[in-house]
Amino acid sequence: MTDQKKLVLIDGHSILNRAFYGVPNLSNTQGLHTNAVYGFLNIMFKILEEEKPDYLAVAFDVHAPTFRHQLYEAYKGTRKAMPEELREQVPVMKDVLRAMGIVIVEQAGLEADDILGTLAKKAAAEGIQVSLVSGDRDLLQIADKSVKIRIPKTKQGRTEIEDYYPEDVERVYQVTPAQFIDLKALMGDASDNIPGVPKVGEKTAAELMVRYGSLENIYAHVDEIEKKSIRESLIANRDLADLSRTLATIRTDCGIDLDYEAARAEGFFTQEAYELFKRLEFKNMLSRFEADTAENSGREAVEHFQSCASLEEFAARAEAVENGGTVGCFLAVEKGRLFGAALCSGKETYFYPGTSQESELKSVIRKLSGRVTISAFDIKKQYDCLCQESTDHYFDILIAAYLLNPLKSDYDLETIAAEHMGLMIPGRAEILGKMPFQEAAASVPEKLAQYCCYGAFVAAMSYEPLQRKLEETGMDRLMEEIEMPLSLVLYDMEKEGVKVRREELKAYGEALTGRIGELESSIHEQAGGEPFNINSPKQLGEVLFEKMHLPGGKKTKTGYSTAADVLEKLAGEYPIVKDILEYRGLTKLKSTYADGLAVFIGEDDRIHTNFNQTITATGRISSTEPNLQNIPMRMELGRRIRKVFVPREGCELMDADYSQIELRVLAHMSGDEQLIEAYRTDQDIHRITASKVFHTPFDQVTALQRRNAKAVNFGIVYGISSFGLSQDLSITPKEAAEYIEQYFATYPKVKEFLDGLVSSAKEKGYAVTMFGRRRPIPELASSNFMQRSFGERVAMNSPIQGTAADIIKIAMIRVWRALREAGLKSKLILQVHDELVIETLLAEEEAVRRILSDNMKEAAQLAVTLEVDLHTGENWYEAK
DNA sequence: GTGTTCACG
DNA sequence: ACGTACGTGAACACG
Repeated sequence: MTDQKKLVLIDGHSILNRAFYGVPNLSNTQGLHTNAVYGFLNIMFKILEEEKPDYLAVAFDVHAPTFRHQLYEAYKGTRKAMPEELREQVPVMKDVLRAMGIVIVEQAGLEADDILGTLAKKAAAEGIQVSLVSGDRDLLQIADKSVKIRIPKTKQGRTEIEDYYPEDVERVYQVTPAQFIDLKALMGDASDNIPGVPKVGEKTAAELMVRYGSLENIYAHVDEIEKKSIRESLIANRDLADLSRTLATIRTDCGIDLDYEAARAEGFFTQEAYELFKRLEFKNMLSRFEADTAENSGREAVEHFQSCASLEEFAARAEAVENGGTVGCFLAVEKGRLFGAALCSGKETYFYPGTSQESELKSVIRKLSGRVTISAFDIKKQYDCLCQESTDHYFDILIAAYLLNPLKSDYDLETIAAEHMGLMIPGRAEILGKMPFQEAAASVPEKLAQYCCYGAFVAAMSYEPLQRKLEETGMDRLMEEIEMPLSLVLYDMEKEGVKVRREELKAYGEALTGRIGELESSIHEQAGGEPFNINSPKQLGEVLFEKMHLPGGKKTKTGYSTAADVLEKLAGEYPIVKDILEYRGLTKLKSTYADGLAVFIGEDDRIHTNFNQTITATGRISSTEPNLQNIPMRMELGRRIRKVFVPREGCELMDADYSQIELRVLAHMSGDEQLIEAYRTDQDIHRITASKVFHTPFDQVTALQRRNAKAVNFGIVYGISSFGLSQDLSITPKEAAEYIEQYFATYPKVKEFLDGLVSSAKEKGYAVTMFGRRRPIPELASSNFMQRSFGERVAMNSPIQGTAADIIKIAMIRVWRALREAGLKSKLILQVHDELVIETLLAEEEAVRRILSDNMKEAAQLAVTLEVDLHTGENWYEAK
């Protein structure tokens, strides 16, 4: 064992640049881009963990042009500009490093490469092991037996690091690190602004170097080079080669020194860095600070939580909360059972286990309702134990966090605590691991108590900041009047479920199996007899496009596209493709629907889906386990699955859906008289649009014209682009652009409105619905055309889709309340974005029809009426 | 875990 | 020059 010291040197700009392009689309709630800083830190932490170095320093270029820049600019004029999103992160990155006490080395007139080269050579000379981290292969010339070059690659979110010692450089490039300079000079490097010799690429450069060993020697023997074009280019560009060599050479004699004492790799997790990480919202990095920060004031209230010895004690504490106050409440509900309850008044947090006296515990909690405001996390899971009279004094911090930023994928307790309270707490995974509540209650009750208390504490303490932020963003009424009441409606719908005929579903699946088998053999036979997995896009692509040489080359990154739209073009000519499409359709029905749904049928013969209120970016509801919002409809065979969804005994299904709610919302929000008038006549909107757009009398509109008009109507709602429309209609983008132009000429205010949505969203950073729901659109600030265009389409679509979502949510709440207030037993059971399903008692049919239809139509007062199509039936197929 | 495909609105 | 329509969730293959 030696006590050889280790030094890690990081090429600041290069790694930041790598991280910027490797980490997509990350910004904090203030709209500051953070992806590069985040990616940099990830790479740095990974290396620190791997190497555990004694010293660490990061080198940056300074803005002043250096000698080599000037050389280059003389050659080509100007350097490539850094995107604004990256530029703004450079000072942030430096702040983070400073806050972590990491030495930044930079000096006017020196490039980072030269600093790194110099420091690495010096350290190596002093017997220090050096790891030089850069995204730039230029540094490979510095590689040495004690200088390892490390090049990180971000692949699909994971960071892999390639390490280069001299022998690795030789293996990969067939040249020594010293020869690497000449290699670079020959082949050039676009990313590093080294021109190289024209016509000499990676291959030629390597060959020449292997043969002659150096640039100088190549020119000494330039006449021997067989390839005429290469020989002439070399001769003609001798100056360029020399310039490139100068550009490619990293200096190792800059006379710059590293202060090793300051560069000690320790004490990174300072208070200051913690604050900065919080501001940047690097939540999963905050855990690194845990041991180091004793901050977190106010934690005592939860860390000294009390497990009550008796239910009486728990009840007494609950009763002591004064009227009109707020309590945080966390109920460990699982499979309809309560395993523990924690309450937090702000001053104290207390817990009582639920297993022994579950119902008594519930009644203690219920007594709080109406008397105090109950703040909870994911209240829908807790309604079992709460009074369901009204949601007026309930506040769900999960929903609030979602409204404030609907783009995030999860909103766990610890994230809300970090983001809205500036508090670090351990999460469920840390306290309970993967243990269910039931198991925790039995085996580690103190940990369950701890977790519940954290939950109650966060619910209590985040209430005020969340409520304040909702008021500041004008979403407090959306929260109180729509989302909170809706959470109770969704709870009730989930609890009710929908009845499914198990046997019929099974029979349906078995009917599919026979035909699937036939198709499978047929396809394999047509493909030459070799069996292969038709469901593997990879294998299928190889069989169709390589083995059978069907036309229609590559499309996806991983290989051939075998998507339906590609195959459909071939189906007419190749019977195998037709069979594949049928096979795909049938296996989809079988696995996702026939078999997939069966596992969710409960002992009550009903499916209880999960309606999620905090998933979508636009405000829609989503459905999972199983998804009942994508049951087949468009094709007859798939549609038949709906026959297994039935009402309970003595009931029928009543289904009502809005007629073109999004286009009606568009008509209202844009105020376009033509579009509004079109809806006043209450006729086929696509036909009217076709008539107006194509200047054709209403009753002479052709089927094609109507189809095109319909596609444009859809396109408008999605945030129209000529490219997208052309794809949909299989026409040229030019033709599509003409349709769009005609459409806007017909409905001029629609264009004004959509343009206004984009400019407003660009200015504000978010899109907003009629009811004040916001969706941030960070992509609008992107300098990348693709991302920005996406942002523009989102800016057009979100207010329309979101307003429609708001409206049906209002309808759901009103329908649900009206049923309850009328004392009816019929129940709302499903929502499919523009459609509601009620399991209706036969005796209540007329009353329910009235309630459903009226409340849906009157959910919002728009410039056009909201129309509803309503049907009843003995199953969902018939009712729709 | 990610990518592809396809079901719905 | 870029290369997509908007919003979801589930199954499957594959590394």
